[in-house]
Amino acid sequence: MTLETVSVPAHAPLELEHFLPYRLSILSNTVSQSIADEYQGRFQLSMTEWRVMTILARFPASSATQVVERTRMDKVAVSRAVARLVEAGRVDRGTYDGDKRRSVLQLSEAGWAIHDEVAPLARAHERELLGKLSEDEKAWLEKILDKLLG
Amino acid sequence: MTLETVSVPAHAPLELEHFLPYRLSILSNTVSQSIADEYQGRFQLSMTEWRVMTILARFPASSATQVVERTRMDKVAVSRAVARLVEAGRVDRGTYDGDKRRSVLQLSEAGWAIHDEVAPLARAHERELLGKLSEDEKAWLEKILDKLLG
DNA sequence: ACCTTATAGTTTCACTTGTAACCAATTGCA
DNA sequence: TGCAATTGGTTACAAGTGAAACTATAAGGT
Repeated sequence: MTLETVSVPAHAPLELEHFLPYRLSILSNTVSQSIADEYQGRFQLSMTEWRVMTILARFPASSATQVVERTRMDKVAVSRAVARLVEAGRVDRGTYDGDKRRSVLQLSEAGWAIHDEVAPLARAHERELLGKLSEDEKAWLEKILDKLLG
Repeated sequence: MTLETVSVPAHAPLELEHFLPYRLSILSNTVSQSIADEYQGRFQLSMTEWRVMTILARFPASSATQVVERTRMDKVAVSRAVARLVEAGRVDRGTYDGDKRRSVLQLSEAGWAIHDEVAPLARAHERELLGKLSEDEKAWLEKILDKLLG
């Protein structure tokens, strides 16, 4: 063994394509974007707005803060999304009796109409994605996500 | 059955917390952000820049286009990340002989130094995440991601 | 009651991002 | 050879984003 062969520490480059956080990021972006592409053009609806709408569909009369908690989105992002939705007549904003700071948000008639068109479309995308997996794999994925999101 | 109980189509709200695209998005953002938080403050390094660096570590002398292909990132994003990296003296940019449009990108000494600090840190995060899973689950996750990304 | 602190939500500002237009070098082919 | 189409990469502009400051209301303690 010669002296030169020793002592140069090898760099150990990350293999992005096998790096879990990276793969998750690619997958997530691809999936969310492909859904968003459908409703953005058709309904002038951003992903943030859509997420707010899904929360208001499930939990009607939520306050903005509750939407933030349930979407894990930024407070400012929610505020702006709500403003645009109200502006567009898709969400009605009221004030909570007993705390005038608090808003009471509801999907309007028009909001529900859009919701009822977009929701099946989103579900179809999910089904398509899950269609790539066997029953076993779907079950494992469920369990794995539960643990990771724990 | 009375007339009223018929014909009002129930809204079927998406349950975000069981909706795969949404869960992937939360997981991915949480994970990537927690890694990024560490190197952003410490090295003034954005996630895009870090991704470019990992590619240049694995495939030295790549062109910008090759980086784009390998990261699946946007062409403009890469261009800007590279510009900042060059500016900061972390990447050396040369020109390809035989096609003067094409760049030849390499980590500089300083770039390697940062790489060698950040890479283990990123790996540690990945290990921590995977630590939540059993051996079985890890194996399934691998396979599932292969299929979904395939 | 008074004053401090906390909470709901919005606005501002600086920065990032994506789309489209762009420039320059290269290729294809009439 | 000459000129349209392609490719590598950057720039410009508009839209989106987050951190911090701000307004208004409410709660808590003295």
